[in-house]
Amino acid sequence: MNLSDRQMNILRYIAEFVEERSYPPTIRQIGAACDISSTSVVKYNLNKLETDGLILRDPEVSRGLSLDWAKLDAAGLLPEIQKPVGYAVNGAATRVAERVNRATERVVSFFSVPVLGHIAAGEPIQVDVSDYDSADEWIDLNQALYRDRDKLFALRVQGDSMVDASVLDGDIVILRHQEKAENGEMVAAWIDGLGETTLKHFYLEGKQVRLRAANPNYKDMFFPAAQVSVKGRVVSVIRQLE
Amino acid sequence: MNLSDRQMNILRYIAEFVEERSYPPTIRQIGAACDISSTSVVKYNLNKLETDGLILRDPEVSRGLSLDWAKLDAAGLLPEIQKPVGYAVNGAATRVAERVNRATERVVSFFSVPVLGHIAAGEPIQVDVSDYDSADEWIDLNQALYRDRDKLFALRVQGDSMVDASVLDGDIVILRHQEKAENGEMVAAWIDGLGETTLKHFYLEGKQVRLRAANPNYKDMFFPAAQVSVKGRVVSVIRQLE
DNA sequence: AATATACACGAACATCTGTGCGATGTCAAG
DNA sequence: CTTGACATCGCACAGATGTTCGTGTATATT
Repeated sequence: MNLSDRQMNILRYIAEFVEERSYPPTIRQIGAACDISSTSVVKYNLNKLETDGLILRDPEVSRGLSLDWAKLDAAGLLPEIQKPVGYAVNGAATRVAERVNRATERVVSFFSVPVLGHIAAGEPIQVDVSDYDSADEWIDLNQALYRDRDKLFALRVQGDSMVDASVLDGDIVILRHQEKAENGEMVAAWIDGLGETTLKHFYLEGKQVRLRAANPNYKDMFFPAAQVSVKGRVVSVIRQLE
Repeated sequence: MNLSDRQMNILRYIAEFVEERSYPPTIRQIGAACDISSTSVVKYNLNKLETDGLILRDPEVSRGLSLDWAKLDAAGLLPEIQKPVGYAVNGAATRVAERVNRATERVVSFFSVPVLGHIAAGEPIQVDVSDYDSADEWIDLNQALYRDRDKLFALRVQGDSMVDASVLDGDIVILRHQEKAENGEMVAAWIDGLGETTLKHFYLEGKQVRLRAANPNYKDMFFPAAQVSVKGRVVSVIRQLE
């Protein structure tokens, strides 16, 4: 898939148009905006984009096209075609420019993450990553904020066993499934010696693992590396109080 | 604003159509779906809906209509016209029904909350609620999860002064502006005696205020009621680690 | 030189689509 | 009963809209 400037422009224009008017542009509008005098050329390029899977088209239908955000994201094109303003955020992100009307509501692409269970002291995390279907609770996250979304899952925190990670009863922890951790990353780890799952910053120091709590008032813990098995990396914590 | 069954049906159909195909239906499609034989009747009813502000129309434009979700929400119509499945969540919420395809991405109505500043020990919260325009950072939240959205604002936590509330450096705290608190609510309060803003659970006990930290390992604090001024209620805490 | 391929142009065409208008039916107020 | 507002219907029309087709222009391949 190798997009010409024209095709990029078309994608950008469609995104902008839809954001602004909540319905797609016509072929002629696209042509006018992208300096294409002929409707057939627009169609030609739209066919390309559809073949590449980046857009969806309903043939013979006026304005019958839409962007496939998932594919665009997969192709790494999101930053290219998404407007810097009106960009969206689940947690936090800096909005660059001015905002005309703060009441303006928009629509944002979302994806879902399964809540695979809960996390509590004294229990291993019961994560069967293939067991996505059994989840009966889902968290919707903003697409723009998360990468490697296939590997994400969520756990609900039970009890006060994670206070030293500043994670409270009822909080939702978003994790990315991974078995190895870089130093400094906050991970969910099962500690064999303790019989506990814990959320800590991970540091491999020789054959020892140092686990540092997020709350600086708690002391570091040390375990033989063999006793610590990383279950995933903590990507986000969400606390909803009402 | 008093909607006929027909108009409700039209709204429902448009919502369903847009959700499914990401572009709006034509007048004739609406007619066919809602058992209206004449296009002009559809137009007649669309005019009604537009006058009520529930939809937006671009005259003379094919499929030139869109739903005004904010208005629909304000009119209490969201539950009526929104599909029960595919409803969205920022933080956490139980999804009732089955999910066809977990990779399905949808669009969700969002609203923005200004990040009015930061919260740190030793400083009052510099919240001028009318000062929304000066915010250069915004948090987008899921409409469905928050009520009284006009009064919401966000603060970024600076430093480790809120660890006893299980809130870390860099976290985003979503607050609802209010000056009075019910017992047990978690509030942001300025404590005159300490010269600090703090996040604590609030309890008015006689002429004293007891402030309880979210982390049970911290002791309660007591102040004369006159010294404690509530700035807002904590509605959500969001921590983004990558 | 001949051919193939990718990209672009413009005109013609058949639908699609929103709008306007006159006619009809309903129903409550006068 | 009459009137008028409201809701509906059918239809014709002008403009919009996607598609098709013949053509032209590079660039690479054979």
